[in-house]
Amino acid sequence: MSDAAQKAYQAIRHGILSGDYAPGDRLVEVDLVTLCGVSRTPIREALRRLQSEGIVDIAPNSGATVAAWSKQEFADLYDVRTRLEGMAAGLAAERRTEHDLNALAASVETMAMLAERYDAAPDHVAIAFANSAFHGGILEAARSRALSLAARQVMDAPLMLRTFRQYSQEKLRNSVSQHQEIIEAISIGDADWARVAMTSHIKRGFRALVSRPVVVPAQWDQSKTKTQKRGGIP
Amino acid sequence: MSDAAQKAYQAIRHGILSGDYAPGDRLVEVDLVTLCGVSRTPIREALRRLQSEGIVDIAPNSGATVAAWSKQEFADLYDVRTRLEGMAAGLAAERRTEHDLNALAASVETMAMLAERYDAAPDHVAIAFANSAFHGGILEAARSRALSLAARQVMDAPLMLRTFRQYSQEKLRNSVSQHQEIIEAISIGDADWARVAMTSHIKRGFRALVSRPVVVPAQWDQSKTKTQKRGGIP
DNA sequence: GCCAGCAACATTGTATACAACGCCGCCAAT
DNA sequence: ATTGGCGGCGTTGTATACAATGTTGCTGGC
Repeated sequence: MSDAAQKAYQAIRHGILSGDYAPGDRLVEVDLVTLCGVSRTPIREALRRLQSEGIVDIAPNSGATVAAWSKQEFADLYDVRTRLEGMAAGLAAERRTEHDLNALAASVETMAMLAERYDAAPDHVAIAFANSAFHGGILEAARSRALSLAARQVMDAPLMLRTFRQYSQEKLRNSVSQHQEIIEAISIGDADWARVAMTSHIKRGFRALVSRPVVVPAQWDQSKTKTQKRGGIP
Repeated sequence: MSDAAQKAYQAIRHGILSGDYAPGDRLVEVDLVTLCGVSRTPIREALRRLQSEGIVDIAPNSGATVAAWSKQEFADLYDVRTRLEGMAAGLAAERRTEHDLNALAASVETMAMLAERYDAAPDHVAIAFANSAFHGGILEAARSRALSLAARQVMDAPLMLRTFRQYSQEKLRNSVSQHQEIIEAISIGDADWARVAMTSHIKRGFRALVSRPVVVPAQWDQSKTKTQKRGGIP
């Protein structure tokens, strides 16, 4: 993607991940024009991409909305994610280059720093991005085109829950430590260790998600899903 | 996708799957206008979608080409595909409805008919489509949004090899029989059986692919990949 | 003769204008 | 009061014109 489309993609994605747009909200193309500063054409392209990443729903002739995943759908997603990222970690252990290892180390250090600063100045968005960088780095190190295509579809949707917003410093430190374990497994080329460490890491994340009933977002309650009006006279 | 975009998508996809466009060939947007009968806008949309399905490569500011998968990349793809479709079959066994079973049965019957007619009038394209319908039906019966998103990225690329073109009637019949086994497992709700039957089915397909060295397509030989000229004066 | 720089062109990327679609609310007929 | 059709409007879908980009082949200096 190039320039304007990229700009639109990032702006919309940021708007959703930061919570400016809530699940179910309509994403009207002309409104996004003012938000992104580009015309409708690249915005449409960005929306299609976000759709394929599970962050946006598009209904033909009816427009885009922020995707609303049910609890069950999220559970299924984590199942898929566990397998795919487990595979990725295993492959990465066999195929990674020095360059990959450096990139992974960098993302973990960033996250460690953010974790230490957490009580003073928590930056949830930066944490989410560093986390994305780590998981994306594993995927890249795996050097499998198919795996990249498939995994990308399930890696971003969980970010919509803004999990990190409810993390404690301790949980963050744990997460960093798990990342370090995975990197170590990959760096010594132990595919099996890498796979199970990653699997465990993701399962932990999911568990943290569902074991906090107070945080269960509104959109998980399907009955309350707001059906927004559109068109007509105000 | 709607109307024109859909039309463009199908036309381009058909052009690639039928062999009119070979891996590595450039897909110039204005040329596709005459092929599809729609303007560039929906064509661009179709190309992006085909990219996400692994059938087309898009380089920014440089255009689209028919994707060329290396032997290794294909092996990786089948690995991913095996896991995802295995999962899908397992889930389908637990979640399928009567309607799903009917649709699956229909696709298998179509394929069986095509297999019987094979020696008289082999219709490779129809076979490929019936096969796609079967695998897509399993995915739908699994009712997992994430699985659908992820699996769709790896299901179509193998069609580019036009495997069925080299199938014998016997192999086709075998394939049909495997499909029937999978349906039976799903219909009685045996998730484990469904999973392993599907896994085995796909692995067989891959084996059939790589054990025929004579068929190894030109694009697997990376050194020979033609770098087409573009622009300039003829 | 060879390489760097330049200019023209093919092609993609973006903006915008126009067409098509579907929803909503009103109104009339039952 | 309910329901069916109808018109208007918001929004998406498509076409096309224009801008930007990169590649190609030429040209001039060394």
